[in-house]
Amino acid sequence: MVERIELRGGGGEPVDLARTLLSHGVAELTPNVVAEDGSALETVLPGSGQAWLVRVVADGADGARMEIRDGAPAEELARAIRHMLRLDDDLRPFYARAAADPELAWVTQGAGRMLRSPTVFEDLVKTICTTNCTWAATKRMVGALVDELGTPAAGAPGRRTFPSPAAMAEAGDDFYTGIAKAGYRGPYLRAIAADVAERRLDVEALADPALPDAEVAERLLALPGVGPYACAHTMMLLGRYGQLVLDSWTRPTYRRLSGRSRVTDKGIEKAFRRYREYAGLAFWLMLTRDWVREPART
DNA sequence: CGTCCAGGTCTAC
DNA sequence: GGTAGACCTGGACGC
Repeated sequence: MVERIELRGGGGEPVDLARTLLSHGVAELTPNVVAEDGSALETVLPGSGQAWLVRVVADGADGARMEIRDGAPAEELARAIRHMLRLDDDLRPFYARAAADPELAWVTQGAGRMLRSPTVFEDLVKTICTTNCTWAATKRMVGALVDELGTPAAGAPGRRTFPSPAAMAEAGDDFYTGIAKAGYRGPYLRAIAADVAERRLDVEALADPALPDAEVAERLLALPGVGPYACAHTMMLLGRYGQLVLDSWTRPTYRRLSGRSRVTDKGIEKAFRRYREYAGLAFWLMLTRDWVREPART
């Protein structure tokens, strides 16, 4: 079964599928599988009480087609894919500012949509799994969460969803220590999962646009395992771009690109202050411009 | 072998 | 409020 997805932003602005699928590292963690050139995404999503393998493939300049198994809840899955691609966001205010910046004018062709997970919970857990470890360790931890605790997709052996909070809450030390090898993060992850499963904690509420950024940041920082880096990263995936993600990759990468030998965090923040609520997005895009090959200019 | 550190965070000063 | 030291893990290094 095939469903067409119109690639237009909330304000009718263009959407670059490859730039979206390759927008950040967490986007390519399981259950997502992203084609190397960003032309396709495969993932496993819950729908009507089951799990489904979903494939999204570029189809023309401003569209994509969603391929799903016959009998799958097409409307529900398409809604989830649009949410992941952040098609409801209106990036025109950001593009208006970027257009005036020679360094960033290129983004107005459809960059700037950070692929998000179906749930805030998933983005939060994945972000915690990126802290203080190598990328190989992040992939191992998230891979174990999906392979061991996710819901199997109908008719797609070996493919599973990202686990529910309840499934993560019920997993024992043997899983977190022995299989995921999450180390000291294990108790953090299980505590957050248990609080969400028991409804003591509502992380999905952080997506509510009515909440001020400061309030969201405060709630995130209160979670175990979430410090300044994880907070800024999660907020970027929440579409709150005011903070810069400053870590051991972004700092040296910015230093290299800017050509300045010594740059402080405050200095970087100052350089992007004119982007105000989009400062973090502008910073991230500048650092990741070469993640996608640019189309030949005519 | 030990030491360092990777897209940090927590606790205790 | 700012800073040191510990922390799971595993791969890259130096000795």
